[in-house]
Amino acid sequence: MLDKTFDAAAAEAKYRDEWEQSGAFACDPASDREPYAVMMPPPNVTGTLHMGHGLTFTLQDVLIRYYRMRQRDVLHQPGTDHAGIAVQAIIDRKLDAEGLTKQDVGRDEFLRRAWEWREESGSTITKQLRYLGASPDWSRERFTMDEGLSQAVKTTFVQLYREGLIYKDKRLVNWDTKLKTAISDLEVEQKEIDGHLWHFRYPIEGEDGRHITVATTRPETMLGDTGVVVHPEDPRYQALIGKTVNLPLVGRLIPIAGDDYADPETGSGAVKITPAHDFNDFEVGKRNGFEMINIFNADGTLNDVVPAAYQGLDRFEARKRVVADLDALGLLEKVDDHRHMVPHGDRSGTVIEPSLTDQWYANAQKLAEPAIAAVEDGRTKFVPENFADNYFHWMRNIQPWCISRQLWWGHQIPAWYGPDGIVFVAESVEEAQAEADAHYGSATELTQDDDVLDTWFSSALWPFSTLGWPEKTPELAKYYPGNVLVTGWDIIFFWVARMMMMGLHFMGDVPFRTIYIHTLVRDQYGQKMSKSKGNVIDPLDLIDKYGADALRFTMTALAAPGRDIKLAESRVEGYRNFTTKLWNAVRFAEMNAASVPADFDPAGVKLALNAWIVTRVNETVAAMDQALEGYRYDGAASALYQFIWHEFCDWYIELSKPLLYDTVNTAALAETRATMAWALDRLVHLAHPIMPFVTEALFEQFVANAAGKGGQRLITAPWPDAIDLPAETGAAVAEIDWLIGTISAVRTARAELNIPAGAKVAVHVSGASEETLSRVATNREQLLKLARLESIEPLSGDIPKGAAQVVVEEATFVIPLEGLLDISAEIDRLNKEMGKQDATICKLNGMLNNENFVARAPEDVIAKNRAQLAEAEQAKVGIQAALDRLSALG
RNA sequence: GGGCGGUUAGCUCAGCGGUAGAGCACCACGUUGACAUCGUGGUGGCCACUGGUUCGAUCCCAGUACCGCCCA
Repeated sequence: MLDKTFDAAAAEAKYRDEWEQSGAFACDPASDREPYAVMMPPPNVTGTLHMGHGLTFTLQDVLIRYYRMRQRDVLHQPGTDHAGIAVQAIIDRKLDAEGLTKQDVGRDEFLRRAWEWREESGSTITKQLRYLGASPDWSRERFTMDEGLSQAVKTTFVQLYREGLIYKDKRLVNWDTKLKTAISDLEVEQKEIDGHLWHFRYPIEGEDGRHITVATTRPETMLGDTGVVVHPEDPRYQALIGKTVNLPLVGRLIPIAGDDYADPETGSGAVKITPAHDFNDFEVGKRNGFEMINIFNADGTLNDVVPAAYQGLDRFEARKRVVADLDALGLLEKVDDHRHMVPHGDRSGTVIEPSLTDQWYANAQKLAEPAIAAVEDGRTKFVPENFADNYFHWMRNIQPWCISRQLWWGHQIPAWYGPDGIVFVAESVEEAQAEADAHYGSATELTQDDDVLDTWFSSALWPFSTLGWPEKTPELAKYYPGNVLVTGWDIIFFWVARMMMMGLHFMGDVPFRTIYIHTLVRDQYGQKMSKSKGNVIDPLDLIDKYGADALRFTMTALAAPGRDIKLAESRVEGYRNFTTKLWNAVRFAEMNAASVPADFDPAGVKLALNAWIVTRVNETVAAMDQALEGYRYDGAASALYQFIWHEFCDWYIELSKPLLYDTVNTAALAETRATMAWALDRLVHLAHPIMPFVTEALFEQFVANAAGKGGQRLITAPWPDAIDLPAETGAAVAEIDWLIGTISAVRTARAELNIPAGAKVAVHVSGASEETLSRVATNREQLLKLARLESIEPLSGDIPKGAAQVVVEEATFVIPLEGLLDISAEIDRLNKEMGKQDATICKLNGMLNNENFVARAPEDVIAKNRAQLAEAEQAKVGIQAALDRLSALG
């Protein structure tokens, strides 16, 4: 006997191990089944499960489990990325705690410690994914710094270098002074800051007392100024073009040039130019041939090209000093408050310093061309489609991708330098050495480039590097391209775009056919979850409290395309209740000995109720298939919820009770036990992709045996197919729809007339057709039980006075109340009914009397409206008759 | 400033040409032989606004207002 409620924690612990150990998660490259492949976006190895993971991995696992049940050869490829900056920061902190720096211990020891950390702590997130019920092929778990994936990085780097698509260049990069590395544009966050606009007077050389006023938000950069520009047509300054400024504090003579970049409307109209420390100034400087002077060290302190008084100062300290010193010289004209955007490192949070350094770049523009074309011609489709526009917009305006990082943890760049700085790029030091020796004509010592590659470089190879590339493996042949990538819009550029580029370049085909983009999980008020706001909901807490199935159902139900998900805990609670409901439905079946005989044919059931539920199962299968094939997770969840709760539990179980409790009519009893067990078997199959734990537990503890499938596991069981039903089923469905409508109508009348819930009333049927009388007879027990009736008989004689009258189609159900009837309440109730019918009739008449409507609307719409009108008019006649009888009474 | 999206019941959201839907919340009644993590019934909407297309618009088109997000 099933327990009274579902013990989620116990089932989760049991099945997540049993499934994995049974091999259910594993793909089978040798099978001839059609593959279904999904590459898991590798979580950061330092990560812990947050709600975004909860969403994305639930959605992936729903698809994975669905297609696994459809008997596809499923590969959900798991793994983690090495998170260069994050791991480096962790090891740095640990060293710091020991009073050491990485320079003290050296690169080898640093890497040893990083690997040690990864062995000890790197599996936190993958353990947590198991708690969520994710079912990837863990036996194929990969890490971006595995040997194989590292080889893939070397191979791609060398090939791209030889093709001229990777090159070294000196450009401005976003320099993180805290992490002391370059970062990509995407890792920079623009934040609006309340700052100031300082106006400085720069003396004109050789013209005593004349000066030009420039405005800046960053005074300290003036130490690196190498020019001033004004708009060429600005009458205030035209005469100054070609003259020279004597840069205060520094004493450098710098030119004044005319350039459109200066906006006469902004500030003073004259702009100081620091080409080595500002992206705009860099372009202006290049156009005007200004010098590029780097004034910062890697940590953001001033270097030794600035006057001695400022050397070694931190950039913010330097700002104060420069302002004070200029003020002291009488060169500070004014200071305005100024709100402006300041770039910050998304990892370090520190202000980014644009800096002129040597870095490696990938020619993203060239790589993007085939990636744009692949989405244009539909080889890869975005769902929802409009995300393709974001993708195009970004790809068409793509900048060179800075791929080098000044870190130790990561893939060290496979480039070696000779003593004269000549670079040899090769997959191994031996190969590079051979090239170098040939070049120099003698054995020459080489040093490898210190830098490593951006973590996203290796992640970009994930769809094929995880399958064994550059080897030509069977996995690669079978699972590339993948069917779908499921991910959030926030990494379309970081990752999706780059996988598209690399996949097309190295594999000659897109990495996946469909990109399903989901949104972000926010709190119930629509606020982004953040530690500082204190509104973070931990998915593991929710799993503890409500079970993984409830969390998964919530994520699935809320995953409507294109909308952010606002998560309220009450939703999770509601879906926990749903798992309990399902549990108890099976428990009811068990108590009533539901069981499918070997020769049971669901298409051959005799009782209308059983034919009805078979039909509804069929329809639910179709609804689920349609929803899941179209990535309408919300549709799949609501079809399931509606069916299980409001059809199977509310009606099928309730209507089945008289049949199950009647031990005389053994044929009906047997058929109902069989159909109930059959339907529950279908139903746990349908629910499994979304709610794997409760369904597997129910299957093992009751349903499998009841359905003659003992010993099988649901996770790998075949997904239900729709079955062909005979034509008579339509009549059975109409009968049960009528039965439900009649019971509901009586219940409504009872409630509105305040007939006590416990009171059983006698009912007489008046004006009923033969069909209705027959339906009443067939379903007598159901009507008595669910409408709480004492009896139901055809009316003999006149309708008694003081009776409530419930009109259903042509028939009136009369409830004699012998003076207990609140006549005015009954009149109100009937008038309300009448009002509804009148409104319908009025609206339908309006349409049907409109010549244009009748002439132009489709036939089926007209026919439907006519039928509805006839129905409403019939009901109105019944209601009017009932009202007449009551007013005769009054 | 450029681009994208949204505005439907108190809240969160489906619907996207043919009489307005769900879940939650709320109100009333109720322990009826699965379930109080429950049952029954009910209240609640000029589908943001203004025009247009159409026999018919929450749905399509144009504009307005407000709210998000991304990029400068």
